[in-house]
Amino acid sequence: MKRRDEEAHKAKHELALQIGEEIVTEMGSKGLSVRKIALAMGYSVGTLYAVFRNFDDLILQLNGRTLDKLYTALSDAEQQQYEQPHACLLALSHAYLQFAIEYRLRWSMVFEPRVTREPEVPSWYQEKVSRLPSLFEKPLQALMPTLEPKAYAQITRALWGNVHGICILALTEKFEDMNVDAIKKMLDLSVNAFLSGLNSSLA
Amino acid sequence: MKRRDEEAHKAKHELALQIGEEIVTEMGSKGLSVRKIALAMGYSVGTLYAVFRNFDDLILQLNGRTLDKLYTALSDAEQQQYEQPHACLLALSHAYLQFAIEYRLRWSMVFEPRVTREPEVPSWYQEKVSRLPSLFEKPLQALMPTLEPKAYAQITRALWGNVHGICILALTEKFEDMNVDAIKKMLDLSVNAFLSGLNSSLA
DNA sequence: ACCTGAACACCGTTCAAGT
DNA sequence: ACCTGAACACCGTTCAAGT
Repeated sequence: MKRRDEEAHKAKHELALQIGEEIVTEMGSKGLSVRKIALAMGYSVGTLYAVFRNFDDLILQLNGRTLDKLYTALSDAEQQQYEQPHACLLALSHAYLQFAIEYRLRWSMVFEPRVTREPEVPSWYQEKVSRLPSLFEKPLQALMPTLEPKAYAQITRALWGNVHGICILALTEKFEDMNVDAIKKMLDLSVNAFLSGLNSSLA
Repeated sequence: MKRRDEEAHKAKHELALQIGEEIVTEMGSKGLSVRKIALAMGYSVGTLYAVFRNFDDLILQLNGRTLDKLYTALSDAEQQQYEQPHACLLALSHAYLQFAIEYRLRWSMVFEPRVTREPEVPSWYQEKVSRLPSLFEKPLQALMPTLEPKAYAQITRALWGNVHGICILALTEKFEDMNVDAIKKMLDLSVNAFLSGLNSSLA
């Protein structure tokens, strides 16, 4: 029952995820397969089931890493503008779009609908998701200090939704004739209007 | 080369799409397969390749029908509120969310990332997509009549992005502890803030 | 303890062969 | 003209058998 070599197991786990990321980056979630990863690692199929419970688990772990990477990218953006709350929120939005473009297929996989056997998302995963909107919360509080505490969570998520929606429609080519510059302008328009609208209706 | 019975061909096409819709509704895009549809129709696999060019074509046609249905739902909502532009935009947003909830898996399939062999979306399909934001355009013009013509397209898409983003984050369970009512409130907050923010920054 | 690889039940796609 | 169904190259998942 017990594992003999914990190090080796971790190394396999890491390698599998790295190869998985490469496959998703090149061919999207549809191109991903347990067999391909096993082959690239030099193991047989069965071995991967000692590393992942099943395919859904593998996808969840890959998505977890993408969420970590996204969180880091957003954190970096936030810290560069932490003194000016409005600029900070714009910087967060830009970083979100930037990440979606740069890691398009990995980012998309995170937001594909889940139709798995387990109805519940594991808590370690939900935690990685919830960290994202919470990054918007601090600058929002600085910008509008007089709101009720529970209002921030709602506004923060609404703002995340705005940013996310524009990114996903842009990346799935639902807008006609759109280059990166036009998307950025739309994003700014949206975030600026949202923030100024909040001020005028809540202040 | 020519088809002998155009009627029969159309009937097969229609039946295949109907069965496809049922499968997607129950099991999502991952549960969809050419073989399942063929079996349910009482034909062999090969026959479906006389009806669809390939699997991507089948998905595109299913998505086309979902987009038509969504367009109809939004049109109905618009016509019930066509006299009050602001209420109309809210009604459109509600209808969008309502549709996303009611036809969750079909709606999701439309916005999954495309990784197909054809790099281009066919024009009949792009047309069905573009009709969606254009529904928001009329009430927006009524609400803010003094803008430059090309500004409406941008604002309309940004608004669509806002609504869409909240819907997709809610449906993929990216918000914690969210019921339909809380989502509706968030949607209203977002749309109201956006519209009032536009007024104050452009008027 | 760890890994293999055959086995099973599925896929999309093609195409010679039947009617 | 239309349809079949075997064939091919893939899937996820399991598990007896080897080391």
